[in-house]
Amino acid sequence: MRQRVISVADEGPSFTERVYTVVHGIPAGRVATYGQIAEMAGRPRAARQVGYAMHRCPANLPWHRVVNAQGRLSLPADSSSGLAQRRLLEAEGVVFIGGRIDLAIHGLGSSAGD
DNA sequence: GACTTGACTAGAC
DNA sequence: AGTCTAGCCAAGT
Repeated sequence: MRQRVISVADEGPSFTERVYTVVHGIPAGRVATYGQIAEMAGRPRAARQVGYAMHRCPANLPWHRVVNAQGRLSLPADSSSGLAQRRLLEAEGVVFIGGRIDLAIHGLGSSAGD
């Protein structure tokens, strides 16, 4: 019977949990898109779920390094979190051009910025 | 187990 | 460049 004995070890960390690990692995001064993170977490199409995971905003998680594919913050610019995110990114050396981030510079894999 | 929701993305208009 | 639609996936109810 392939009834798969349910065990905690078999369950493993949920996708969201893995997202936290990936996001936490983003070096300062760089940003990653939801799709990028989703892909690193093992679900290339679960970009939405990444945002959902960020919504939880767990402590010690550099959620501010997560931006959308356009290099812009997905949070409302007038929200406290939105302002905080931009402030944190600028504090890490991220440059905002026209209100958006150049993923070609700060995106993962980019040597620039180091 | 089906329905709803959401910090997404890419394509079309 | 801005807006709308469709596809996507996981978590919560």
